[in-house]
Amino acid sequence: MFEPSTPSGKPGEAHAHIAITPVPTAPLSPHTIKVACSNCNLRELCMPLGLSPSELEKIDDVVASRRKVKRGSTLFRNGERFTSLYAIRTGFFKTCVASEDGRDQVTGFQMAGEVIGLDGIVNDHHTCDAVALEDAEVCVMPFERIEELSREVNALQRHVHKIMSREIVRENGVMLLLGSMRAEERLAAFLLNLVQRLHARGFSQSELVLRMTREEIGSYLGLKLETVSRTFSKFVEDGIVEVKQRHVRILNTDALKDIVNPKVCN
Amino acid sequence: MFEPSTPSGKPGEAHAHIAITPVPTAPLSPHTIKVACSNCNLRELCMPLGLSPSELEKIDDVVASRRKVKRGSTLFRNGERFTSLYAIRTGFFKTCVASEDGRDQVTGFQMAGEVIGLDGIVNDHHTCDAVALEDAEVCVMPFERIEELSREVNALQRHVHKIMSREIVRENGVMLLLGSMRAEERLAAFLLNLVQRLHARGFSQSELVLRMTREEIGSYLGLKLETVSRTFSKFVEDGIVEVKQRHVRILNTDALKDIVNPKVCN
DNA sequence: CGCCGCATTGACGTTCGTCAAGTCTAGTGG
DNA sequence: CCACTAGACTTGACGAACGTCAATGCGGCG
Repeated sequence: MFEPSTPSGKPGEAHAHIAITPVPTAPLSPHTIKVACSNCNLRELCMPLGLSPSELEKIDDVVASRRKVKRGSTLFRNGERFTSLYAIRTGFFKTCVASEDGRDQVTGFQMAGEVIGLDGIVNDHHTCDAVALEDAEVCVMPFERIEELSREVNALQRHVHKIMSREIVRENGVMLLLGSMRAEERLAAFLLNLVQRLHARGFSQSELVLRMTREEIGSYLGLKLETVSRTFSKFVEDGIVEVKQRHVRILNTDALKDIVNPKVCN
Repeated sequence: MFEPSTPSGKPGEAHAHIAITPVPTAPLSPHTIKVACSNCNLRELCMPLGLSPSELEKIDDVVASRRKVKRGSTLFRNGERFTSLYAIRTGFFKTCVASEDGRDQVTGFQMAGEVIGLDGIVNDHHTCDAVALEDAEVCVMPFERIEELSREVNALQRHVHKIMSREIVRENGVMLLLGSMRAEERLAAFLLNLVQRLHARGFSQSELVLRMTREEIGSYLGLKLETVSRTFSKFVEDGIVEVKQRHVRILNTDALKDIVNPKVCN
């Protein structure tokens, strides 16, 4: 489909790191650098394909700046005013919502090339938190500019619609998972989804490093951290995966798929 | 906020019916009639507010036709080609996704003024079924036209974005519910949500008729139908609601709210 | 009037949550 | 370089919540 430029090459020794080694030069303005999409290697992921050169030039204006987010800190928070969407350049995020009485729920994990902040459009305020699970950098795309440009560039308009629709469909899938699957099925589906997205970014099909804790996985999957841990152990016993803390190697992808979608017979 | 024109009036005797009595005249073309938004009483719900007269005129072109959907039949199905969004005029729908092995999950219940079909945009094909739970009528809005018009009418563009964002936020809420709430909390949240949306359409704050079976409620809430039934019975015992089959009267809204969001102290 | 789908209720089983103890690892500072 | 510590993870025992299975009741529609 498309050629990954940065990663790939030597899997095994180098684990699936999304983070690019941080540039040591200190930015003058706090966390903002000026750049362009047209020669960004993630363009295929966050921007529409098949643009004409003139359109490509316009598209560059979508990104107002970049912003670095340190591990553990938030890109935006529930209640904050919504101004921009963010395309992830490097790093890994979680988004989570909270109920009034303090419970919270991880609603997604996002990686390079994915866009976050869509929740803020309805009410001009964000309704969830976006937290960096490792040092990250995002492209800040003021939504006003996106709307403006997508009136001129049809492909961009279409693209924005698709991104939002994709998020809706993804959440439908999570609802299916939360509503009707058992612990093993949930974790299997989770691993397959993660590794598939990483693979699309040039990483291994069988090896991954979890950027989140068991508790965060559990929150996403509607399970307690102990259940996540036990289920990992079960998979290890069954020879389906190897797990060493956050390093996971999938030994039998078919078995995982079979857990998610049990075939009754044939 | 806005004046409901059709319902309201005499609650109690007339239960919360969304359906308008069907027009007896048989349509010539199968289920399609030609109409305009500009004088539709649901405009405030599915269209942007504060349009200029000239914009209003343009907006009328968004709706290509209307379509009647009989109770139990589908408006669209998983796998079908996506062409249009649908604004519900009358009736009540459920949307549901299915996993390959046959399990299915209700992802939402939609009523008059709400828009369905957003899932189809990403892949040009629908990824869920939309089933009418009572005889219904929808406005067919070809997505190409929507995109075209929203390039000209900024308010429409913004509106489309908001509708999609709203759906994302709604699903975030459902994920919180499915991931972290217990049966009573889920059902309480469900009832409050339904009655609130009905109230916004001019119906009673305390009385409603469920258009769906216990099984469908259960699917939506990630519970089995027996659990839904038992939880209803529990609420009745506690004097929080009256239930007679699908007729529900809420006796103590605060108690329901308290179940959803337990206050520890003060 | 009788049938069928939907709903209720009870008894029992399974899965997952809770609580608690103990282990491992990465990061820190001496 | 190593010991120490805090946070993350694992594992076990037990219990609660919900699912499963089955019997029965009810109401709407033909």
